Amino acid sequence: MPELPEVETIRQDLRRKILHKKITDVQILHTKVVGGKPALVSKHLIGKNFSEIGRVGKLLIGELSNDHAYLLIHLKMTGQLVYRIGDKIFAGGHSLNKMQTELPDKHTQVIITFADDSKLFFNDQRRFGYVRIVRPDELESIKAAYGLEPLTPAWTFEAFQKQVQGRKTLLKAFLLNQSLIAGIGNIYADEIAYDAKISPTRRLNKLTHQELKKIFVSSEKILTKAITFRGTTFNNYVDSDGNTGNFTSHLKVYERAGEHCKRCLRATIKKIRVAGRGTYFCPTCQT
DNA sequence: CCTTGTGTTCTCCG
DNA sequence: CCGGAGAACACAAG
Repeated sequence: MPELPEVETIRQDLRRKILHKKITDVQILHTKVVGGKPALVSKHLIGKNFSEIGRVGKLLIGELSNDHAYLLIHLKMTGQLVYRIGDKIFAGGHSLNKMQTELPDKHTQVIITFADDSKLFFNDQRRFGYVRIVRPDELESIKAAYGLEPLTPAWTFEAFQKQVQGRKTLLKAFLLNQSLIAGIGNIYADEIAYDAKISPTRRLNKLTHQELKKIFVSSEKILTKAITFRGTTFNNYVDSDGNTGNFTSHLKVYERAGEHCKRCLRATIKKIRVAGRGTYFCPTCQT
């Protein structure tokens, strides 16, 4: 499940790898992921290059050179973006890294080829993700629907408080709500609540000022640390090199039901359903 | 049946 | 009767 740290890892890596490289070919193997508009995507990409790669929440935004259009990529649950410079690096009898597979494979949806013959593969096992072209005005309305972006200059406790103000929803639902806070998904919502020592079922209007501050600080801390470790691989997230994330072993509660709490060392981590999602927490530490 | 991210729909309340 | 909030539901595919 690529969330903010995973998408940000991909964004930073891709900036270094494909920025300003001329796109020479686009292959769309399954039209569903491009909303049934393969010709539109190809038309806007071929002959252009990415002049910048941005992100809002979990959404990647490719800015196209000499074109008033953007390429949006959403990975949803099982999407991957893997960049390959070709088979040359594997020449001389070296075998492929075990985490890597030959590409394209049966999950490859789109292949973008650059002038140096390198390729960007958009793979998606479940095909929930998408690739689409939008105009600047469409991009603006899409961006406007997202809430406060963590780790940006706008990310201040005052701005955070404003998002909470007047709300009575559950902490978990708040953290997952992209129109309030951008980029947090099921894994990091649980890790943040655990770090802040607050139950995911608490209502926002019942939180003290101190507790709210803890949630703000923990959000920044967990997301920053997860980016440093290049994200979490639970199901099938890989970075643009095809490597898994290193934050997985640092998870304290997610997918750890039945294990002893790493902090209080007494209780076991429980799994419940909150806001329709599987939710992990320590019933002793988190109140 | 389950999984999560997101978009839609419904209900409630003031 | 309305607007907004929140929750419930729907959908994707394996």
